[in-house]
Amino acid sequence: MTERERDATLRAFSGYGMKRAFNAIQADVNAALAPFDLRMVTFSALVMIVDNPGLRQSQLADFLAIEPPNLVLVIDELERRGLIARERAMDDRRAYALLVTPTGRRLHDAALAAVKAHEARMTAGLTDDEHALLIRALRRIEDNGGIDHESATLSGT
Amino acid sequence: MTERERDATLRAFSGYGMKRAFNAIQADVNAALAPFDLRMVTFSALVMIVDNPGLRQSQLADFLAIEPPNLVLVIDELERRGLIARERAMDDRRAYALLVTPTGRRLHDAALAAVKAHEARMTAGLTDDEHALLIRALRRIEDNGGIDHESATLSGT
DNA sequence: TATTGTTATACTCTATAACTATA
DNA sequence: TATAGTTATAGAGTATAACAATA
Repeated sequence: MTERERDATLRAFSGYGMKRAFNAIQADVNAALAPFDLRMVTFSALVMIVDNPGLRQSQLADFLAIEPPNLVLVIDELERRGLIARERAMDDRRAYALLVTPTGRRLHDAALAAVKAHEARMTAGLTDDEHALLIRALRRIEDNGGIDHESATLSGT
Repeated sequence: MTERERDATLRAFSGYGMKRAFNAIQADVNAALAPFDLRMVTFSALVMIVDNPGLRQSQLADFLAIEPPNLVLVIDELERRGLIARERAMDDRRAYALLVTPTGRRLHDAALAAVKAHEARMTAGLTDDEHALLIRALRRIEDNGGIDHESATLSGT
């Protein structure tokens, strides 16, 4: 008969497998982004700015789920390298509208292709349907977080 | 028509969804483990020791994918609380055999039940088949990591 | 000479409090 | 008074180098 894996109990929990899978993903994507001098967070910010011209830092911090003080350093780095520009918003002079530069867009296009290749590497062996289900399952878990299930049940009566 | 999500590009990458899902899981499991004064890593170590009596610290470090110096503090904490014991291995007096105490086993049983409830909460809305596929997909991604695909292809010719 | 566990330490990521300039 | 962005800082989590005891 087949031997039980020594971590079989923990393997039943999605958090255990997710931590290990995420470690593998992070190592691979950071290697894929190294030629562009990008990390996961700087890449994510660059993609969000390309897809949403004029985005505010506070909105970006919300989307990437990082604290505003930590985002400042990320934006500083992208701006210093001439990949994005901070432009004062016309309607609210406290805020910045974030915009990609031509240089930033070229780096974005190349890095996005590299990350797509990374995604294909990491999900090799999964069918398209299985990949789609994985993405949906992760989203479901994210949405299930932060819910007070007990009071939800009680108020739902 | 439906509006495109602002992070639609990033949502296509499993790493993006996984980071967000894992953040939700970590927050929920830490809340579930707080009554037992356990964290994710101390819980995982306790489960591994219960399931594998006599496990060595070096083996546990390999399984949990944490560096030996960092594991020392985890084991110190569990031992100080009387949940596990370090016993010198008879065949190798450099090594410790890790064993759970009766107190540790009782805490393990209660915490394991709490984490099972946490898993059910976080994966609510997924069918059993979808949950099983999620676990398998995460394992596949973990296994796809750390492989030099180019040389694998070349040596495979 | 190599390995187990340990100490010390550094580096990254993340979180919070307090400040500025605008609103 | 509240908000956008910033500064400074503290706390986790994670990584490496070097050591003592044993193999």
